Amino acid sequence: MARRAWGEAVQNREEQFELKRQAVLRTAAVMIRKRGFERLSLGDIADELQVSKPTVYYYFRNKEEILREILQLAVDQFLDATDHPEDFPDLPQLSGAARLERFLRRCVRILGEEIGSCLLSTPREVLDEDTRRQFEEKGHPIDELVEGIIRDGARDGSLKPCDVPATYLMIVGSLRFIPTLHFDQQYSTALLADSLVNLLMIGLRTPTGNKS
Amino acid sequence: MARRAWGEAVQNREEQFELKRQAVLRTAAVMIRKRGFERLSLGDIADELQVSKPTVYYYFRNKEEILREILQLAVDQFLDATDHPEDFPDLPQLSGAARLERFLRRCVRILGEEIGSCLLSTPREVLDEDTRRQFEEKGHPIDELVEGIIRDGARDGSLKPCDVPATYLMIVGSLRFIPTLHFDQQYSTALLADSLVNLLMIGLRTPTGNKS
Amino acid sequence: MARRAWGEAVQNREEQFELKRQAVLRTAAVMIRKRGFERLSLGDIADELQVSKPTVYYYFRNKEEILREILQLAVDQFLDATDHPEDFPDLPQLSGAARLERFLRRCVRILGEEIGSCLLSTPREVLDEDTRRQFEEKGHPIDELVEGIIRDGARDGSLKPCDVPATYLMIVGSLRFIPTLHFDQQYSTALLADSLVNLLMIGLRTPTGNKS
Amino acid sequence: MARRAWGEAVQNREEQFELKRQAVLRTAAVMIRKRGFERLSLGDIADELQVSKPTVYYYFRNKEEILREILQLAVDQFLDATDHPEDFPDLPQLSGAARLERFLRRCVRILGEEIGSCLLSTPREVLDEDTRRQFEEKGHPIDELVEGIIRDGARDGSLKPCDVPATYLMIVGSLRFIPTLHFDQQYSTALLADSLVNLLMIGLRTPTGNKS
DNA sequence: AATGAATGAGCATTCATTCAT
DNA sequence: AATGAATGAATGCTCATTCAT
Repeated sequence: MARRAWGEAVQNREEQFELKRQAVLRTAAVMIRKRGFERLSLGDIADELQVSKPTVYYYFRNKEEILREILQLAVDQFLDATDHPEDFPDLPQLSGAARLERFLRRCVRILGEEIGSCLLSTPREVLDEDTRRQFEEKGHPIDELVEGIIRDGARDGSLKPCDVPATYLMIVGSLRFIPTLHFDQQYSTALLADSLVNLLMIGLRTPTGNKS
Repeated sequence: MARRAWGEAVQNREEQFELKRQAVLRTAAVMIRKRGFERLSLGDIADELQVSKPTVYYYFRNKEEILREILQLAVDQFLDATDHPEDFPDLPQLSGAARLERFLRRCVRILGEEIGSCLLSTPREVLDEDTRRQFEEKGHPIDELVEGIIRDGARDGSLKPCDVPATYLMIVGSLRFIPTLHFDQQYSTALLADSLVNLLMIGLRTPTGNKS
Repeated sequence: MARRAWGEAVQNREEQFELKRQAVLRTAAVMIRKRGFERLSLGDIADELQVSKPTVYYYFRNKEEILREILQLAVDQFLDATDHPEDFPDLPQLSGAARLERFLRRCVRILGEEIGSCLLSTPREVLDEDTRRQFEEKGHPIDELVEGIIRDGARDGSLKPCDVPATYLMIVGSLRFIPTLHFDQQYSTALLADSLVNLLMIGLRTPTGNKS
Repeated sequence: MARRAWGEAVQNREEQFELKRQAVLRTAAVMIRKRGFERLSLGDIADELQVSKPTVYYYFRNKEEILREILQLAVDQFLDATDHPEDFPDLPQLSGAARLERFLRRCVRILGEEIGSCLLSTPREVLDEDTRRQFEEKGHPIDELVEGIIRDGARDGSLKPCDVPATYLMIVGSLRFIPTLHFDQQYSTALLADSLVNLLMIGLRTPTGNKS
């Protein structure tokens, strides 16, 4: 590492650049959560940050790039095994059920953060052709991860057999309102995670409820 | 009923008017499903129907009216006890579990129809003040219905106790991709309904899976 | 004259046609007075008459024709020597002053009638090229009449000498709000005519007022 | 004052901004004079200025704002006692007659300027609710000023008694074609002012003319 | 004689984006 | 590094007008 004048006290250009970039992403993420993807306008981001519109363009090529990077950040965080390893799901030694529960808890946690709140909420129709393909060619790593988990769970007997793609999308859907519940209705992520795990892993019906 | 020349073979003006109106609604609903609410443009609807933009305005006062009618149609269909009574959920004599299952099956069925596919996908921010209030003053009848069902189920012992608002939103979320699964991935509504009921009522974990 | 079945009791086709035409013109004139020329919409006329828009087109080629005819009717009435001869101004045997007074009283009277209220209120910019030229080639008969009157008055010593075109337009301008005063503020045409004649013929200043 | 590079020779940004804003207002005012208020289209303004439509929106929030500012500028100029004090009418020490004459001369002068030509020509229906109320709550200061003048003149004996509201509207009307006379027919404002004062203060009829 | 249906042209407005500075 | 200025493209909507019936 090169020594720096003033040590760590003063940010250098690259650091400032990166911080400003992140400020844009954070602001955009908050507005997406609050008003939805299509309602996001570059002008509003600029206003919120108190800079001009072209300034945003200094840091990002276009609106798409902002969206893409937010998604990428969220996905990267999800896939980063060193981030909150206690709910990192991609561990072969765990049963499918255990991994699925980790997936759910990890999602709830990340969806309760600013950038992360966009993790799953993005309608893919929003992205333009190229971006979408980029995400889908890789098969959206999370898709494959979870579908693998469900399959493994069926194989190892910890999960019931089910139609994998359909079940996967139902699970993803059930996460839709987590950001709303957390940010707008003040639910703690802990409570939300427990509720969700109960709902999806154990179901709602009581043994008695079976008969009716 | 007055007899008509040509019997039923030829549509009269009112019928044609109504059919064209419905064609607009259907086209709009399909575009909403495919591209999202905000991406819906009157020009695109007109193009798709191969008419001019003002023609659409001949049948609807404005864009809002189209959205409102689609939503109203979907909600009305849902609430119409005579439509597919076998999955109508608002029957007090049934247990909460049975009613919840009916709710799920009914939603899946309706979300698999053209207009109905918009039943739950509408971000309420899309509607203007008046329309939104109109929907929310009634408390969005479906919200109240389902929250009531969950509460009743807990009371009658057929459903596990749970946080009602959070669970409700998770259930609604889980329906999010039903239209996609049905229309784009060709799932039958029967299969989807079964999968969903299994997932939400019985859960995914096997008894064995518990231990891990 | 051909004898008619049913005598005069029943209107024949031509009479009905003409009556309906006049109803359109009257309705249009009222709306022009109330909302101004440019705000006049064929749809509103049709609504007011409780007929459809194309029906209006059955009686008039286009919007221009309606405007043109209203103006023509008003001008014709003004120029018709048999209509209220007591204020008909185009009588060579009268002094210029007398004729000018008649002009003012006649204008006030006509501007207090439904069709006539449009006599002078029409901004000529409203008419399209052709119509305007048609009106202006003839030099707008009223223009010429009044300018002649003012000139004659100067010659015969009954009116002060003045710049004729400018004075003419100031006089015409002073009539601008007569319809408003009559219809909206309930002034009688008699009072308005007296006020106007006093103002324009005698002026506002008192002999005393001269000194200040 | 800070000194500027290049002195006064080169406009800085704020000056250019303000000049462009005024160019829009001036262009709009000219088009209003020539074609009337309702015919004013933002596209035409843009074309005339050889810029694009959104550019106009860079300088004004919307069409209303343009209209409002034109009116406000004209009214403000009229009410500014330091602007051409020789015809400023609101001076209590003057007789009503003197003040009325000043009012007329001031109007003629202002109506002969580009922006000022809209001073009295505005149909108030053009403005939206808020703007209109803003203008009318203050009672349209000019209305009140002139009505007060006429009343004062009657009281101090310099003006003949008359119906104030009617006379006021006739006076305002008589100003209607001043812009036309000045801009299209090349009348000097001096001549127009004299003609108008003669007409309204002294009247047209000669003493001789009385008898006829 | 009258109308339902349809449309071309136009308008106010917004937004992502670019360019010169 | 940042911004003022500018714009192309699109959007919702209105209106005069036409055509087939």
